[in-house]
Amino acid sequence: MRSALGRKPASQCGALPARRAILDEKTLEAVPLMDKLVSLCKRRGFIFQSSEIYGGLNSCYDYGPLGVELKNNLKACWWRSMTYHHDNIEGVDASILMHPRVWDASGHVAGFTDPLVDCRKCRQRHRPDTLTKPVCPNCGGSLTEPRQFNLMFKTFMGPVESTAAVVYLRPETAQGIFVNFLNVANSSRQKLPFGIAQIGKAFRNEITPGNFTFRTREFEQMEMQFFVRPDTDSEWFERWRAERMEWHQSIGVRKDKLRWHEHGPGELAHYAKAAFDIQYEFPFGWQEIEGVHNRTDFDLSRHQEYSTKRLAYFDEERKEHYVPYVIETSAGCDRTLLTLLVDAYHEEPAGDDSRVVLRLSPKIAPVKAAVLPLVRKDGLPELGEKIAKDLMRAFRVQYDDTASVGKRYRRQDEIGTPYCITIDAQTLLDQTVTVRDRDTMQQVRVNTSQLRGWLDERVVFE
RNA sequence: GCGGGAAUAGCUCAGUUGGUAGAGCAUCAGCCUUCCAAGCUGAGGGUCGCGGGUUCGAACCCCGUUUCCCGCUCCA
Repeated sequence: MRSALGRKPASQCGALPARRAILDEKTLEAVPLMDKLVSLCKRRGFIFQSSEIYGGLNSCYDYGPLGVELKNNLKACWWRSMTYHHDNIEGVDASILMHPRVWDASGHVAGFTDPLVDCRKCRQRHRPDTLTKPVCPNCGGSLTEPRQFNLMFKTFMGPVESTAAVVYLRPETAQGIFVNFLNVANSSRQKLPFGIAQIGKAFRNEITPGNFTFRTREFEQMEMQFFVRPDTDSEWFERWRAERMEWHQSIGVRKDKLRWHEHGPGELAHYAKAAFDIQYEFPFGWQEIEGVHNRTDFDLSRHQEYSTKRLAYFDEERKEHYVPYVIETSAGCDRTLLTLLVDAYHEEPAGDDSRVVLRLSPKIAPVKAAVLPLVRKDGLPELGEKIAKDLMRAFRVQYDDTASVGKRYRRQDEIGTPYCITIDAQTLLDQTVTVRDRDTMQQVRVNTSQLRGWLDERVVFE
């Protein structure tokens, strides 16, 4: 993709500056952080624009070799924190295509579809149901016929389009959990309160996508819906708020870049009693990365009404039926990944030069360690390859014996590899290697027999 | 959708009045190198986003289109 540089930094106009000058700290700040990040993502294989060889497709992105590794680690970390660390949370993976009535019940067909009119004169767009006169409230010009804008992607189930049923790509993963509430409750032997977790794609025809992968039309959510007794909803709401904020910090996001945003009365969704967003301070402002919402019994009640199946839960202790309340924690997977990259990106002076380092949490980092023979002789490469091969069975590891060791350190810094293992002459004598820390650049000697355990303690999340 | 800007090698960018495309970095091969982007030699890599037009001739001028960025509008 052609990035971002609509505004060309003054330092890069005219004659090409010397390499030192490009890396001068002042000059580095002249290029916006997001531009540098987009460039790094493409250069190193984190994120590419979709269908780039055909000119690209608006708002769609592909994760490359390092991006998918990072994303898998992120998802695994979330999944474990939900379904392994809580014995009252179960997982599901629901289909993207669902019965069309689901979206009637959820309110998406009614609420996600807006008729809009355009002013022929000033081009402003309005909702006709909010207008008192059939003219443009801005300039008095005439308006076009109302057109339907549906934010749900529509497709056809069945090979012959004219006779096929219209179905939607789900605009949120939550409904796949609600429609399976009874199935999970009955099959898992869980009792209230309990939760259902899911990671999956959702699709929204956003009017204005943008800011790299922040707002896209196809995106992945990490959602957990926690079902509780109605009069305990506020208590669980606060518990989940606290836990979710802690989780973001636990994967390495700086505390002072995170904050809560409470939805005011005008912002609240039709289903929500209370809603708080976790926001991160991106270069383009504070933006939502996760929502913690009290959805009340809205969704289950609506599905009960539309499906005519009884979705009430029988509370054995109280000997009564009720429709549970739902506390939702809904995180954007792509947004959280972007948060990790933005938050991890650092430039700092190093020697006479400067280095770019991604300070990703070791447990999230795409590559856990790099094995680097100090020089290409005396059998060091052979020894290094053997060590790398052993570690590869447990971790994502790279082996590199090209160029100077300093250059190889910088390569690994830029992709966030937390540890670099160097094989040197001493390794031949006493079977120890040096392990260099990405952030401090300090080295310690570790016996090769203990290497796997040493890394295991540091890069594997529980 | 509207308005403004941009698009040339993997990345960052040069490219004079219109005359068949360059640099640095990156990558690869070789030499050198015993701890933080040293150096030397060489190589690969571009229908100048895409389509059309003007012209003897277009990276350059014109039109359309796609994508990205900024600002509106929108975001249950």
